[in-house]
Amino acid sequence: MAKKKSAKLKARTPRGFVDRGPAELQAMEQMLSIIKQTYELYGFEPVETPMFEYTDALGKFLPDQDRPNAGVFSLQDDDEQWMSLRYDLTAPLARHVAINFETLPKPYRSYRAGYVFRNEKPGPGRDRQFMQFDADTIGAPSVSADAEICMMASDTMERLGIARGDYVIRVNNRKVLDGVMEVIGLVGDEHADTRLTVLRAVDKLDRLGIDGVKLLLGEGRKDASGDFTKGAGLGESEAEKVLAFVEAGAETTDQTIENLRALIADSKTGMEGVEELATMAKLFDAACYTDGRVLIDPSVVRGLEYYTGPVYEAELTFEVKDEKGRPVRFGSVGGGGRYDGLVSRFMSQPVPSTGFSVGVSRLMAALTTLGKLGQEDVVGPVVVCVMDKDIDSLAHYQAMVQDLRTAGIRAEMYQGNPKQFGKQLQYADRRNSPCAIIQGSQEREAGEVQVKDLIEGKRLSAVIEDNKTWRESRPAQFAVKRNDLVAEVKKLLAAQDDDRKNQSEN
RNA sequence: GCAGACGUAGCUCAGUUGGUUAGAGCGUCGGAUUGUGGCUCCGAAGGUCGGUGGUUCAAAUCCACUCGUCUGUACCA
Repeated sequence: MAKKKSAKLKARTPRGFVDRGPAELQAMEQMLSIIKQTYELYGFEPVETPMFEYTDALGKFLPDQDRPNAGVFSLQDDDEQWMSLRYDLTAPLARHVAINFETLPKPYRSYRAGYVFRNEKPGPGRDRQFMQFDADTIGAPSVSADAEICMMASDTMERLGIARGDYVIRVNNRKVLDGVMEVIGLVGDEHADTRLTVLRAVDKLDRLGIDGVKLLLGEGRKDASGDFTKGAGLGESEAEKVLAFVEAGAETTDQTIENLRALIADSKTGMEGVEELATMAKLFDAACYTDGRVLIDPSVVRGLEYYTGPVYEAELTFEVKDEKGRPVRFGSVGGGGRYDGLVSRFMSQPVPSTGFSVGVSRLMAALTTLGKLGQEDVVGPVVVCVMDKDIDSLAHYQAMVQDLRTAGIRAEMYQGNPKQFGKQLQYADRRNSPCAIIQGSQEREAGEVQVKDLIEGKRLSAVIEDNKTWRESRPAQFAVKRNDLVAEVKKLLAAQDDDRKNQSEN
């Protein structure tokens, strides 16, 4: 007997994967629609690519025998080729462009939203499946394309309801970072590991502060749990140079650029990067985006793998408290940069490209906390209650539903067990229905129906205490002629809609 | 990946030194009420105490391993 129980399946989602309910989906739709409008306004057009790609097309090495799924979800097709779930939207786009290079207009501006998958440790606010919304310009060599995308990123934030000053688009250039490496003598393949360690240290500035970065540039750092992270092992003067560079961000963009010029004068690549930043800064200025929206910030690192020029990051700068009252920073909610080598992996010619990706899932969490999203309830359908179960009556109820639907009003006939009438109203209440339609034999004979305003009724329930009064007074309920049903429901819905608007304004 | 903390009902948690049939609140379902949501009252269902192995006359409790969750850290296209 007891054995039987253990056979019952435990209902669960794979770790790092979640289900999404109507409220969340409604909020996400709303967000995606705003981002899409912004991107289209800038002239971008949609394209969709599959969730699966051949693993080599994603820029990953073939999976090892031992750990075929490190980082990505991979599987072997029946012809033994490795394929993987996409882990971003950029690599698949590069593949798409390479296939359709002849027919696509260049520069090619495209956008797409979709779920991406990462096979790594999940955490709160960090699932293994999440949505990104990308925009890319392919075949545009000038940094004016990068500048445009930064400005579009800024516009997107504001259209989503994030106030100016609550976010910033921070911009840097990979060539500048390379220049710094050159200046401190970290050139050539033999120093590749050290360069990586230095960049990672710089990337941690906002979390560990300048002192933490200093430790990581030198011997290493011990964290709160006693775990030790090995540092880059730079000498005193090298570390100082890197730190000076990280702190080169100044009050004005012009000053920042001047600081960088002074620090990197010895590096040709570095100076190229600084000049690109200067060009972008001029463009931002001309379009008036330098009022705190877009900022030149030398500490931005971003993806170490494929960026070749400007890199940018959208960051939320405000703090909110979590349930336990601790301050939480949302930090980066999107980023991108120039990847001149990504398409040309498939081709024999260079294809300069730049793009930006919004982390929709993370941004949504932030907007919800801000109260900019997901505040309004999902409004349910009008529920036509079933009082009599005979065929003729059912036909009448069905006709009411049909009339409402024809008028564009979301409606349904109660399809559960109609035995207990109370259950039907309980159901309508749970669906957050605006109203229920009731017609028993009495009403039918009079050619009427009862319209019960469930929203108003809920309000009235606060002042009624005993059940008897509550039932008999039939709060917020009124009779209308059957022929006026659609018009009356319409009126009620409009009134409720106004109420909601007024409330959200207060 | 590394380190630490924690795993008892759908959820939040009690559970004494190892000792009879493992409890509560909330939620769910049913009823009071076969023509009215909320409130109230009554009742019921729901647990191999994360899993496996061990110590013991006896394990939710002690030990080992394992899986999972959380926190920090590393990685992050």
